[in-house]
Amino acid sequence: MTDPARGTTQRNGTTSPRYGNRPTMKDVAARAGVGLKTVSRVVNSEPGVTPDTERRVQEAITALGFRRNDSARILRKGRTASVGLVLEDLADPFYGPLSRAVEEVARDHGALLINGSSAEDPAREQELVLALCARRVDGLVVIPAGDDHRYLEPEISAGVATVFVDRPAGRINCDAVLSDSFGGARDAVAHLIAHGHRRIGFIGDQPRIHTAIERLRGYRAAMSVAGLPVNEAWMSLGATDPSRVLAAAEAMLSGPEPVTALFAGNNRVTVTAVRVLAARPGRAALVGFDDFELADLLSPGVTVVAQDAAQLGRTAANMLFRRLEGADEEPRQVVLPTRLIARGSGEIPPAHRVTS
Amino acid sequence: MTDPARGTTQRNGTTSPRYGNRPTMKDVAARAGVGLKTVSRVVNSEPGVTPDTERRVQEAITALGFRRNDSARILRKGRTASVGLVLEDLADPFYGPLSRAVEEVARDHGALLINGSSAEDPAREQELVLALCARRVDGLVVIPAGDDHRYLEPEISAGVATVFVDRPAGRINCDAVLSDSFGGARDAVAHLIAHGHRRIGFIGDQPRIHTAIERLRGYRAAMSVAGLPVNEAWMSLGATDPSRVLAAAEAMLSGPEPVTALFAGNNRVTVTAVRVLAARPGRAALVGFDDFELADLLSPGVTVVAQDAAQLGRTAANMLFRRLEGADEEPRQVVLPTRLIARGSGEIPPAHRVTS
DNA sequence: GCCGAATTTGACAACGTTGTCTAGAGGCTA
DNA sequence: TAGCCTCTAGACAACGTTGTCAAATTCGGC
Repeated sequence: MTDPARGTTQRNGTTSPRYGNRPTMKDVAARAGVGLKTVSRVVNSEPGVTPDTERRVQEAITALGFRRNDSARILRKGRTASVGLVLEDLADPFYGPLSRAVEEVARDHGALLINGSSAEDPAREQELVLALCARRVDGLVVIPAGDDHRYLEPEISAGVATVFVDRPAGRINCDAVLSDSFGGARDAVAHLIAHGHRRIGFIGDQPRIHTAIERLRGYRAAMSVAGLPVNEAWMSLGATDPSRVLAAAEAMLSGPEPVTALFAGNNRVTVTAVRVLAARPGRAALVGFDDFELADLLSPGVTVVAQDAAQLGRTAANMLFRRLEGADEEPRQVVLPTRLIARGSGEIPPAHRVTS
Repeated sequence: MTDPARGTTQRNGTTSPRYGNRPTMKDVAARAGVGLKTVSRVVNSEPGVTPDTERRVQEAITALGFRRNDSARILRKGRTASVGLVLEDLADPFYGPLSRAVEEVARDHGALLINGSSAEDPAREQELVLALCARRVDGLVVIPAGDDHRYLEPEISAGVATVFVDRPAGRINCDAVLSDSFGGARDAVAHLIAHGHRRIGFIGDQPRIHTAIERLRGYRAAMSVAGLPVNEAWMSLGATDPSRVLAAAEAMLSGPEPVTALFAGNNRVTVTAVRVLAARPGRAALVGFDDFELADLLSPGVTVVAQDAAQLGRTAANMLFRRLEGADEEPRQVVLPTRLIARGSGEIPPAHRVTS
């Protein structure tokens, strides 16, 4: 009924697998009437094989449908030619370009990318990272969810090159590539202040997350520089799911001292904020962290602090491969600048708000 | 200067790598004063080890910082517990959720995901797929760029489970999960016709791509059912970069027989079309294939034919693992329905256009 | 037609793990 | 105490590849 070649019968009676009975170099060698090592030489285009022998081997390879088993090769050579990427959520539009950029650099170095989403859960991050280490990836790019990475110490000192992105490593000294969250946030809030706002709300990510804290610092710094007081009710850090953000925004916009402008701490917050503001009479101003597609086509266009996700990924991957090629410097932190893109939503003056 | 443990000195004088001198089970066994197999048993929580022995082994593992080398394990067991995902571009918002869904299902089955972008290049697709096969991934999820997949035949009959997504395999019989492109396109165009449009333009992807052809077929079917003639100048298939789409849209909107509505063949085309229409006086109607974030907040809201990318990925991954668990059925094609979401841009009547 | 050098070729071990199989140690029954 | 059975433990081979090294072959120059 089924093809006998696909069965699991073994030559030697053991329960070893043979990967669904795929042909090996040994099989190719037998068929071509040459030695095992000669097949290896042909497969790897090593010199020292006569054209005639090479032809016979090639024929046997084609006839049997042989493909080299890279698992065995990896075991023997000790390099996996693969890098691991652990991020928060592949479905988030911020991480798509970042991921793609890492992949491109890896490809340039002949490496494949193994991918995993931590779902912002530190335990899952650790589980993923260690699974990748067990596979002996050559290097790791990590967008951390947790804030304690001491579990990585033995791996790093065993030679797994590691670069953190978007957020620094916790409690270990390690390469990192970050965006200038503090500066970007300060610019965003200064922009709102320049347009006349005095009561400004900040809705950010969970305080466990480094970028959330940095952006909060930037917010406070801008307010402080302008000599403006800050009300605790104007700051809200927490999960960025729509319901939480919606509640936070509503509270700020309708409290006893309602804010006249919002600063949104990341792209998901911004999107929800846009919805909240669109549903309300009398527009409040808005600046968001992270650019997003079509931000310019909304009315008003959404003013944002843009960071270059692809550049973040590219920089990190390049640092990784420099280490893999033997660079033995001290761990570095690279901070990439952000850019304020004014599109209108940040320029709405406070006078426009309705008094309830 | 550097830590001697990280050097490449070998015990036996060969050039073998030892993964940066990481400890192996042999080292653990020596330190714990037990046999190799006993360490293996402890690491894999196999029964038949006394608590005392187990403790000694665990201590040695901790002391040496041992972590099992999965490359060797994979070689021995013949299962890699990893699946490959080849898609067009990880940075495209359509593929993010799809990718994430595949990852989640893989995770439920204890497998990791190896990811690659083909950049819509058939040669690169093949290169990636074969690289994944060489690593002996257990299964493959492929969003094909090419239209001839005979190169996969030896791999599939060697036991690599394979499922195509979004577009069917070319010239081989293989599992596939698709969206109902034909039906969705027909509904979209019927929607425009129902709102009074008679001259409707279609801008789609390259004709090499299956979904582009299907959506064109749906467009033609809807026009035909309504008894409407179709002008060749109203159909444009090609690359979906903004410049090409912009040119095509401008041509259709300003020719001798200008269209009064556009049907955009995928999310990238839709975004560009929104820009073109926003920049023009006298709004033409628009329906797009694929939903996108904030489509409802544009004015007018963009009417779309939505497909569920995550569901596409989930379904494909489930089919894959069913095969891996031994299901030995004929290859199947699953077609998932699409859903028309009316938001306003499709309901603009043709009377609104300006006559030039 | 013979020597030495250069070239081609293959036997063998090793990479780090797991499956099989057998040797002991210990406990139980008669 | 002998005989049997159970349980723990380790020796060994194998997974499919590549590095080393030595054997076999070819070739040029005389």
